[in-house]
Amino acid sequence: MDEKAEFPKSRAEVVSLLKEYDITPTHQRIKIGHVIFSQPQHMSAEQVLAAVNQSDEVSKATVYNTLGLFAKQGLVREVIVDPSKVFYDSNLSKHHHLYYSDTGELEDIASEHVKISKLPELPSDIQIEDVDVIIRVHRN
Amino acid sequence: MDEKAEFPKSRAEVVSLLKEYDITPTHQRIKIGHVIFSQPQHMSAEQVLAAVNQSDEVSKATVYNTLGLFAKQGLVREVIVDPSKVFYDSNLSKHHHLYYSDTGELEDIASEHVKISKLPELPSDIQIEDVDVIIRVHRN
DNA sequence: CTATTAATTAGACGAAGTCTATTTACGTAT
DNA sequence: ATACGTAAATAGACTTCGTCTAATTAATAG
Repeated sequence: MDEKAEFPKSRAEVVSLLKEYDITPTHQRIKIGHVIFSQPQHMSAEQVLAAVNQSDEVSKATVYNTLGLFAKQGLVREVIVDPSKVFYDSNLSKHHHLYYSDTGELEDIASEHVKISKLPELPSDIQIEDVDVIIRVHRN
Repeated sequence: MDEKAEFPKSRAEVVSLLKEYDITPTHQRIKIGHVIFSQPQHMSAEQVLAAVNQSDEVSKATVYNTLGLFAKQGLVREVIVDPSKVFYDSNLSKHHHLYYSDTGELEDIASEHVKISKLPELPSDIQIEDVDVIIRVHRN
């Protein structure tokens, strides 16, 4: 989680990234990985589907399954800020988000710019998955 | 926004709460207000629709319009934590959220239990609407 | 090669929310 | 009160995002 991953350009780099996260590298997964890991970015499943299908075809179900799997394995992060769709964030480093509610834009905020100095105590049978900080803004 | 509102039980109390927030108190809005302000709680639009329609009928469109209006006027807060639906939070005091990703439960965290000691500097033409802190957890 | 399991697929389906065109209620002036 | 103009509510079609199912294809182990 605190590992600084490279942004792989080549097919081989994507393959080894998948393997690192215990994901069997199939043709479709490599393709999807190649799209989202080409740079740190936020994409919705629909955007991934559209991007991937510019060349050959990957089914809708596979795109959704694959992004869900990537998220489960910690390879991407689901960002829930827009009520109408989930964003998948390929930036693996710890960070927070700035959301422009007027335009739907989503930006990263490096974690050193936000400091949470106090969190509530939780019962011991509860595991924290994530602490999301979302700064919702709009332009004047 | 920092006003500690009562949780109105009577129709008259709901009416004056609506007026305070510049909302024309119609029959349907009062009904919806009565449901969500009976106690501090999180409800989805569908839940509000179901609750309201146990007695007489309010249309789906009106429930969605009304909750949207309430949110716009600052009378309720939209909580976006579950990718499948928006929650409307009738707790008007400043607070954060604890979300159980396994069950979908949503709990309030009083703002004194979370301290954000640093926020990024933002361009002057940008207005902060809200800083949401969501602690995503699951049980063992 | 064969069996077993994992992954992919098309397309039907579902849920949440939006939109449109019409009707109803409401406020104000007469 | 009545008439007029605007705001609100309505039914139901529609859209979008996402899930599910049942069948096919690919991968892997023996």
